Amino acid sequence: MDGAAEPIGEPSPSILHVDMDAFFASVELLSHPELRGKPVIIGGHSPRAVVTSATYEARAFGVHSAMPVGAALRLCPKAIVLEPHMHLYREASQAVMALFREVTPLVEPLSIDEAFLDVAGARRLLGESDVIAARLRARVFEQTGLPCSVGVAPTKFMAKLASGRAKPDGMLVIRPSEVLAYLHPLPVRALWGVGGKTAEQLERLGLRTVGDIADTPLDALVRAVGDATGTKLHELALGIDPREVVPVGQEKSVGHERTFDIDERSPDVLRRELLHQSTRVAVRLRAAGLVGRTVALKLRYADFTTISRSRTLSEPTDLGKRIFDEVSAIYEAVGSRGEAIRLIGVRVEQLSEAGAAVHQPALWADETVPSEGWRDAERTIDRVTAKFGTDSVRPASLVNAPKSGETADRNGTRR
DNA sequence: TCTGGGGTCCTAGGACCC
DNA sequence: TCTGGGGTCCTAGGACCC
Repeated sequence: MDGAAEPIGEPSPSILHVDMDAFFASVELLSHPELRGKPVIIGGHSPRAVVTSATYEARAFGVHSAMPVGAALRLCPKAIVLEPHMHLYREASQAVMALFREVTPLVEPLSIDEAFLDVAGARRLLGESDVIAARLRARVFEQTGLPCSVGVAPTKFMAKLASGRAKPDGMLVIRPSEVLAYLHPLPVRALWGVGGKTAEQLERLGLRTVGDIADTPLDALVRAVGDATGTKLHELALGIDPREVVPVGQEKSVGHERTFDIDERSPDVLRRELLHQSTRVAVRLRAAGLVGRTVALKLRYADFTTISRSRTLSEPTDLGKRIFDEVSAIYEAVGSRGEAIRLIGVRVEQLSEAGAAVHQPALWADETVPSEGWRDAERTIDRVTAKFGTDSVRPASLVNAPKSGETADRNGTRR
């Protein structure tokens, strides 16, 4: 800490949280200027679609993210519904993150549309953090046409809180001396990690505000909500948040899932979906240079009950064939044939960097593990997807694959 | 027009080892 | 010889976030 070096008063807070306003909707408005000022919802037209973003004009009617599109349209019948274009949002995201990195290399993306910046070092060159924040907001808008809000505070949590309060298209600075006065009147839901369930539990203890949490002994909190959550909440409520801004870490898992428009009962369709998802997961793993050791299947039934089953492999993999074999074996073992399935998904966990391990002879000496023929086939998939995008790979591209039980020889043909 | 899709983190129990 | 305790890995479920 170099607070002592500050000329007068308290040190200026050094953490910025930048949050794009109604991000997906704002990106769409760039190509649909005629819709500016109107209620616009991003959400898709399938019967089970939910709202992923909404303009403030739509929010004025009570529309918010995660709400079913149907419900949103009941609140705001005049809303214009646009299908999401994820590739556009990813591009816009990369553009704004690049602008953040012009300020400092200490940029930690939190999701596609928000990031933390630590400007402690940048202050020497660029001025006080509120000046940096104001300039950054202007620059983002100039360069991309997208509005954002910025919170400036001494900790990550307070910076995030501040950006939320600054929305839309604003900024808010919370100085160290102001933290507790700002924090304590807020409802417990304002704390990071407190959702509906935890709020209910806290309510039962008579805890309604962040100040109430700060006044509660730690052991009482831990008894109510568990060790980790209790400790975390107590600290946050006291304005303590030692987490540093860390530029990008290693991903922990890669997965795909799909909710069917109509619950699906056909094992053939479900297996085909698993093949498609396994292929896409593998493509993403290889593109990132990663391998995974645990394969998980997720199923959600018609009544919304959800189960997951996972298996850990003896060796990590980045092959769609291997992932598919494993996940379909899990699917068989669950034995939910003929039951109505609402959602099915594949996830690969325990990721590590792909090294020589994948090519070790021990791997494909074992007949249950894919041969070099498969690796060739999947290299072709990589070339296609690099050119035409991951959606270009349909299950058909692997449908002539040997069924599990059969093995492929080095050319990938059946024996 | 009931409840998406991408994730992270935590808890708890059991297996297994020393 | 009826029974301990610590550590790690694996699995399932659930809360939470954007």
